[in-house]
Amino acid sequence: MTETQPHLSTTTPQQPAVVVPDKPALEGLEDKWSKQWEADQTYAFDRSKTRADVYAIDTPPPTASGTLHFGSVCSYTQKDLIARFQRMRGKEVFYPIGWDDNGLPTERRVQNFFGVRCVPSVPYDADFTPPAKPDPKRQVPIGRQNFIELCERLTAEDEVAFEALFRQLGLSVDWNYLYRTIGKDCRITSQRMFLRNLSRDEAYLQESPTLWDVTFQSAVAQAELKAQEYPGHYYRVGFHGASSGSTSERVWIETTRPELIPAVVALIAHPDDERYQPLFGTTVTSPVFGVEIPVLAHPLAEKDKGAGIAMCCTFGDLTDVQWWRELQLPIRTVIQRDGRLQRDTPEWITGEAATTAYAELAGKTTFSAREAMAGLLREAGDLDGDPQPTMRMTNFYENGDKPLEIVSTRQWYIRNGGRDEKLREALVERGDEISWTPPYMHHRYTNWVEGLNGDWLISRQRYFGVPFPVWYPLDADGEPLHDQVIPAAEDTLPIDPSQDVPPGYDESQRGQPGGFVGDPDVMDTWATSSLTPQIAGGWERDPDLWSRVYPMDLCTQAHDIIRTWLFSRVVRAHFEDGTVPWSHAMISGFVLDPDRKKMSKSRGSVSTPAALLAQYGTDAIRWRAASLRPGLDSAFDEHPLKIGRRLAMKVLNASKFVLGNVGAGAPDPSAVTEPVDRALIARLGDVVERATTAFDAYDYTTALEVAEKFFWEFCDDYVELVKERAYDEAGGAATASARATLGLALHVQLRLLAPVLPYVTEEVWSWWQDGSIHRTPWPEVGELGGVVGDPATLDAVASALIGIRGAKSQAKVSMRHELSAVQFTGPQAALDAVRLAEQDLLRAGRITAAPTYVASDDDELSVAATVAAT
RNA sequence: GGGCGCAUAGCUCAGCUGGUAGAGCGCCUCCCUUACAAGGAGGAUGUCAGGGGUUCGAGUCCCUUUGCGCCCACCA
Repeated sequence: MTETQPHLSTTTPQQPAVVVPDKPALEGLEDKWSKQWEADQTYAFDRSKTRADVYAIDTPPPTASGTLHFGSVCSYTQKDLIARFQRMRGKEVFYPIGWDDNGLPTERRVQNFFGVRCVPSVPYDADFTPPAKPDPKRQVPIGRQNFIELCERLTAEDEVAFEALFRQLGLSVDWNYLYRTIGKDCRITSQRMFLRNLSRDEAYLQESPTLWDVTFQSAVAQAELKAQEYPGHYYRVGFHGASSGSTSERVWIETTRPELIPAVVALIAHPDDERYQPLFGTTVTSPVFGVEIPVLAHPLAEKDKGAGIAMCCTFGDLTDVQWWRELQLPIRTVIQRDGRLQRDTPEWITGEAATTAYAELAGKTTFSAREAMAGLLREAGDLDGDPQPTMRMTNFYENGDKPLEIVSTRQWYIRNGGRDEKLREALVERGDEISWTPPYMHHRYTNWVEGLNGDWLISRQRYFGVPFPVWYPLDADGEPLHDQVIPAAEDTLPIDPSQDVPPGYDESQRGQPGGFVGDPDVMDTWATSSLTPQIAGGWERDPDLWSRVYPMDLCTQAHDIIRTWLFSRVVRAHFEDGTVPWSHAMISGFVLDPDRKKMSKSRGSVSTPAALLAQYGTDAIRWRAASLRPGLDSAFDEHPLKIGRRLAMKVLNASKFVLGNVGAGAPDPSAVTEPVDRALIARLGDVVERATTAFDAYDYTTALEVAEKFFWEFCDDYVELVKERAYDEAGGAATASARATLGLALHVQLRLLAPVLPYVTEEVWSWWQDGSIHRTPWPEVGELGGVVGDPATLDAVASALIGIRGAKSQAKVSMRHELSAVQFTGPQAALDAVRLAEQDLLRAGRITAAPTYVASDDDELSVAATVAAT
């Protein structure tokens, strides 16, 4: 259907022809417009703009190996609302995105998907093909290079699917800047920043007790811990008073981990604990093994916990680590990296009986060793009573299901204030420089930083990640000299120390005495993703781009990764640039299961985003996302998606009506002459102001609410009221006023809704305007041409119209039914307002006789009407 | 144990600097009106968690109790 604009006046600006479809539909809009936006490069970043004109956004790179759930969809949409608003406000928005594809999640997915596991000692097989049917019980061991190739292959496939989903979501990111955290640029950036940190002593290598996941056989950082309840038993165990040599004097302790008795280095009680004061400074011997250990005092021991005296083992928990460090105890390690007790009898366990006893534990898992140890204790008479069941809080790796062990290993750390009060304070202050939405999320940052108790452990004993760009010289015995790190030169990056050769050496010296060896570890994913501003912004790679986008404006993410992603980026920027990486942080909430539990994929109750997008359409999903306030968790509910869809549909239908049927005029304020029309435009001005203020304050929820409420009133009341006048070809200026108002109001409203509903607003825009609505300026009050009207007029007229409809509804007649008499009763001001719109009301209400007006003291206008006889 | 947040209509929530309680959904009734029946119109619905205080006036400010949630600490 094609219509040309009616000619309104000679001053009306020329407009393109209006082309409105007969039956507008949501289906197909996503496909149509995402292709168009790509073809037109609608969201491409114009890098000729300088920093002041740029609005730069740092977006979390999703793990492409994972499944995207509905909460992430909402969270990404919320960032996009801000991006679209800022773009329309005239900022050149720098909005890149990337995939976080290195690291453990990918490795795990590859293991399960292909049925393989990485065993570095297996040689490379160029012809390797993964098993046709992966058997999770019998994973095929493959070499590191084969494993990495499978990781590359699978992430590439996953990312294609992810990109399609993100494009369908209508995110206005610039896909030209897409990065992958395992990609070359990311590896260079990550290695370069590590080398900078190393050169400034912000990164260091240290052997120390480390939280260790026995399943993944890798170190784990403090930020990746989760505390969980874990069932166990209290074992009451007797230590023997050694000084007297008598077996009758025993010190009873309670422990949940008797298998660590071979690793015991001291018994510790509180200095004020009178029960144990006489023992301080004496020694006891451990049951079964007879190892002599001191009894010491330390304030961290609690009198009322267990027996009030604890055994300190290296290492059972973090308290042990502290005691070990502060009391300068020896290390007696028995737990190996695979979580089993070491096979060889430890050197401090001597004597035939002790050695024989230890053999019962050797090579066993902690669980089995615990059982065995309980048996040994019982035989020795050093176990008092039956073990008492208990639930204890234990640290787990956030992706693991076995309790973490503490193993002494050599690891790379980046200083984060956990061991340096000055640095900690400086980083807390960085948090103060950021403005937070919602503001209380600032506390989480501060609490986390203030509670740090160690530096940031960044090395992982894994394979698919960014390698450390360093080597170590080997001494004459072939042992690495870890204190003589050989760093790579920045201009040689990226490097893989297992393939590349350090300066001054050649490949033949690899692994040879007097030669060199590469660092075997990779960096944790966070060590790379903590550099997303640098990666996306072209730090040291594209200084011109960097100068235009950094420091960035906005960081957006959910509250769970304040302690990891947000904090780690602050650390990196603090060291390198002495600044915060962005000025504002907008923190989104979670979408929980309908029963308010954390959404879990395993439960299968969660509809996939792809299915929801297909069923309701992107705009409906986005509407839902826009109604969720920053920081607040919400329960998943499918119903609001229907409401969102209805709004999207309404935009299409109302626009079709206004543009196609009624024949809205050009958005020309000077043609708006009728009082009701002027009242509408005046109110619209208020709406524009409020929506803009809200959006400027990152309050997209209020911005939407304000615009949406106006839109429904516009449709239900204003359009209904004036459509007869607008139809009236003989109406002259009154008709022109209605048409101009409809056009102007639609022109503004589409733009107010554009950030939330990018597809329908773009569709409607294309019916009558040139170019993309998303590159059109955000509405301003100024463009309403200084139309002065009294919004109260609109309220009075609307309540008159609602009264008329109410009368018909009560009389149970159709809205088309005629009224033979109408009386308006109410305050004089309202009556005056209604009179101004009398002709509109008569026509809209199908009132056949002139109404009567009765002034009263009532607060509100009421309507009495007589239904015409049929 | 420390920190933060929440508690308003059956449900989900809005109520900014204190001035006689709001929206959407759901519910009830009606209407197939030529933009829209995956619509539209109309209607009912509340001791604002409990207790105290400040005030002419408190959902809003202060104190307190209770309940819920999140983050951190708690591993003998």
